[in-house]
Amino acid sequence: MADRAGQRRIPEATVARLPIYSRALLETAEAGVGTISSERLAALAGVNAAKVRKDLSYLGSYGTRGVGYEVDHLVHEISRELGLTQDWPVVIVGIGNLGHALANYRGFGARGFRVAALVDADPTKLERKVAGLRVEGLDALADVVAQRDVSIGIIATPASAAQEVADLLVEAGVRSILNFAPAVVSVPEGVSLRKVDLAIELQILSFYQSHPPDRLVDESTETVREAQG
Amino acid sequence: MADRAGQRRIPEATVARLPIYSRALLETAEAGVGTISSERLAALAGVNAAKVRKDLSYLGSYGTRGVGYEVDHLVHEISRELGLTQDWPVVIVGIGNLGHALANYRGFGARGFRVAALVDADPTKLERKVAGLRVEGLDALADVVAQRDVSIGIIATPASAAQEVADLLVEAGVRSILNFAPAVVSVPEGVSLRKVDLAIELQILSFYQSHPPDRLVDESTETVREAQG
DNA sequence: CCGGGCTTGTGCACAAGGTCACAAGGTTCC
DNA sequence: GGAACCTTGTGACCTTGTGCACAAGCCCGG
Ligand SMILES: NC(=O)c1ccc[n+]([C@@H]2O[C@H](COP(=O)([O-])OP(=O)(O)OC[C@H]3O[C@@H](n4cnc5c(N)ncnc54)[C@H](O)[C@@H]3O)[C@@H](O)[C@H]2O)c1
Ligand SMILES: NC(=O)c1ccc[n+]([C@@H]2O[C@H](COP(=O)([O-])OP(=O)(O)OC[C@H]3O[C@@H](n4cnc5c(N)ncnc54)[C@H](O)[C@@H]3O)[C@@H](O)[C@H]2O)c1
Repeated sequence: MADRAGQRRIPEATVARLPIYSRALLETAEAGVGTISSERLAALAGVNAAKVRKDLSYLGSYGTRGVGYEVDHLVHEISRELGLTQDWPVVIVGIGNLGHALANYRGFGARGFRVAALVDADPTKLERKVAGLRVEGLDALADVVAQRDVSIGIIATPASAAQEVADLLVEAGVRSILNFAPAVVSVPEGVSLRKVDLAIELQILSFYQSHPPDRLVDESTETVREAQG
Repeated sequence: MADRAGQRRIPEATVARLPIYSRALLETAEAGVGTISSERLAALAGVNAAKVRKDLSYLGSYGTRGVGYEVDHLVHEISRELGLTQDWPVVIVGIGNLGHALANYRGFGARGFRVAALVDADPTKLERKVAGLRVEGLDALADVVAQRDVSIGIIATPASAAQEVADLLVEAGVRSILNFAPAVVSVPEGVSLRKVDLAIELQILSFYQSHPPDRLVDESTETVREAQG
């Protein structure tokens, strides 16, 4: 259906796994390994080998039958597909507990996500320098985003301010938002929004701890090791 | 198939949404509203109304046709289903940047998740008190888990230590783990594992920013507002 | 040059999840 | 008492995702 673009459309589930493959491949490359099979990569990524092959097939045919995938090449192709060949300046809004930790997080720059600005509404924080950056006022958000070409906004404010901050980010031109506040935020079409919600994760864990999987129905011995998906 | 338990099996996707409903309902209750329709709840949760009804139907029939759902009752039923009627003591392993932020996070206790212990491998950190708790050594993990009845473990160590820490947690008796380290961790059957991975989220955002949805194929006017799912 | 042995790429069948539409069932108002 | 109105609960259908199994394809040894 309408694949007139010639390019296959990459499924969401695949997109979510590409970064995992990428990380595993980078580690493999560092170990000096030149080639990797789907089975090995699947083990490293904690998924099924067929899934790996199908996922990678969306990028084109970069594997060699009987041999596997060339690690360096694959890393490059995945990076290109994920858009990691360019820099993505990030603004963090809300420099409290969490904002501080994020600002100081070293792993940020590793994949081209550079913290370009820190913004907070509290005037008493404007003096501070955090992780080498000056904290700026909320009113400076629009200018900062425009001037430093910020493309991703991270919301680390209290939940009550999340929607307002999201609106400001969108208005300023940010097209991707990552929300850490425990609030439902909505954005206009064309803007991507993802959330990280600690409370939800814990409550899901609580559910499964309260509802042990029914092992009485089928005493199968299949080793269903839960792995990160 | 094998619903001999009499209880319907709650789909994973539904479980992941229950905490969102719960939060929305608590806010609604605070506002003094006694009854809520699936449509209103759907709007608050950022989902489809039919989905809300189907999700809630798994808990039993707690709605009244023509009226809606009684807010207090629903809050109670969801809490019960999620297992939030009891306390879940949590241990945080790795008291660095992120571990500090988590330890100081006030929103923790709100739903019965109490930080019961802080553990780190670095001997120089053992002296410190963080958020009113003394940081304890990795060798104390097993005792701490047993004595304080810890049921959930949070991994906030570097990626290289994640699997090792997970193994220790499992060995100590923890059956639910939340992993913040960017590493694939695997656990035995019967242990729940969830992950929160900042780098992956950013890379997914990067992908969608690099691949604008193909608006040329179908210039439909449907308002597909991306909301948090 | 050919055959054996691997590993990829993918068709297919199935499972899970989402959306629509509507009958069932309750309430309210006259 | 009854009819109009509203909202739930759910069956049917569609989309997306998963896993199996196997043919196609490539390398290497002889
Ligand atoms: N601390 C954690 O470990 C943690 C974990 C998970 C989720 N969260 C969530 O992350 C968010 C931040 O948590 P925190 O512990 O850092 O809170 P915090 O109170 O320490 O920090 C919030 C910061 O946001 C600023 N702020 C408030 N309103 C603002 C606005 N309108 N615009 C810009 N800045 C504004 C405040 O001045 C403050 O500096 C919260 O929503 C919290 O629920 C925190
Ligand atoms: N800082 C952030 O904002 C942030 C954001 C997302 C993800 N993360 C991830 O969270 C993890 C922690 O990040 P951080 O910034 O706090 O790092 P950090 O280096 O500040 O802290 C790591 C802590 O773990 C301790 N540690 C090391 N090995 C250990 C072991 N085997 N057992 C117990 N403790 C051990 C260290 O002593 C240190 O205190 C990392 O994996 C990081 O990638 C951090």
